[in-house]
Amino acid sequence: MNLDNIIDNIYPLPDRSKALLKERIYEIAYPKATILFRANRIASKVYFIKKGIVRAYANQNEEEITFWFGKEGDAVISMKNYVEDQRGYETIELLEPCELYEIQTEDLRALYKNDIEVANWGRKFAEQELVKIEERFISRQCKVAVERYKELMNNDPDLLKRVQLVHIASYLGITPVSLSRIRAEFK
Amino acid sequence: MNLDNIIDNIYPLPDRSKALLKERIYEIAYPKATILFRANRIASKVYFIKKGIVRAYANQNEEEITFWFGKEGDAVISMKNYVEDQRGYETIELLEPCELYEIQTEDLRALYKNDIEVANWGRKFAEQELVKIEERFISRQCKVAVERYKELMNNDPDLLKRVQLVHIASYLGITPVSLSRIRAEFK
DNA sequence: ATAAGGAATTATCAAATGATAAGAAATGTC
DNA sequence: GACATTTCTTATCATTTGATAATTCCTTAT
Repeated sequence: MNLDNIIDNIYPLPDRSKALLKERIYEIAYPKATILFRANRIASKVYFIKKGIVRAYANQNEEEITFWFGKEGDAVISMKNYVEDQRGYETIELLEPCELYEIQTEDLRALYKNDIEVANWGRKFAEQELVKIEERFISRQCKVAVERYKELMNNDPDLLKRVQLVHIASYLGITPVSLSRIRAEFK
Repeated sequence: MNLDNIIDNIYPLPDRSKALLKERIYEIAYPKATILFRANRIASKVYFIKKGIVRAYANQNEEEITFWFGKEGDAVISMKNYVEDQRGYETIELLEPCELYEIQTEDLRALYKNDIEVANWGRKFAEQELVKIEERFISRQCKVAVERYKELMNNDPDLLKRVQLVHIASYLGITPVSLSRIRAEFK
């Protein structure tokens, strides 16, 4: 996923503002299983995924609960870090070797302060992430695991192929055994 | 909850920008049971709660699933509306007679375009809402109903007193009967 | 090609939750 | 204050889900 597309999909920037932003963004590649963010640590970077797939999980009672998958075009970010300079609860792990776009949070903040276009880009960025998580939240709250599995099958069949069943099960809030039972019904 | 506090808690604005914003905000009161937003409708307003308590619910299989409570100081907003001009999935109902601060989405957007301070205020607003919903999401994903009930007891005991058990149960994702059983254990 | 290790499925049983209904408590109304 | 209505609790039973373990399937390395 191309950097210009990622930026423009959030909010189309005039050339000058876009140049300011792109000046601060670097490309970087990491191998599978790299940890991008670690729970309870301060991090100061924001990533966008050019290529690859990642998962975010939280530790709860000795268990890893997966609550998000990111793939091409998605932003990888520890919100508590980014927004409040506080320690995040999530660990983010690469499930495949990944190519990423990286920017320092402080660079982003400096741009927000000085360029109204970038400030509005940052606003749209937060707003879009907000809508995304709200949709996941509603789905989590209103639908049972089977329904959410079907939803995933429709919206992102690719993901089901690229990600291990344990993680999908955790994401759906059920055990891998339960997910297997659900799958067995659709044959 | 005072309007100045609400605004400043999001992001302290210089006087001039703050005046621009406040110029567009009106106070209004509604009786209990008023519907502020209706699912699948376009709305074009944003509210902040001065006094009172509200709930947001989505309709799922003939059932109302409560997924949010708002009280003094909280923003009442249909995100899909506000962000994307799309129909929201939520209905928002006043559980008490409420006093509200109201602003038109289009007025807010005009300010974002023209004032970098207000643009950054809007960014912080979205970011803070994002962190709030992320916390609820993680709690929903990682904790079972009992734990989340305890969490609610600690963080917002007031809410438990002001809101009916059916709604709390729905919010926790269990039946009222189940919630009663949970309550009975803490006596 | 085959062996070894990891991942997914299936089976069995125990535990937790839901549905339904009936009773107790609280709230509102006249 | 007493009745009616709503809300909450308790009880019983059926269903669903989880835990554990055994088996099958798939991937990878040599």
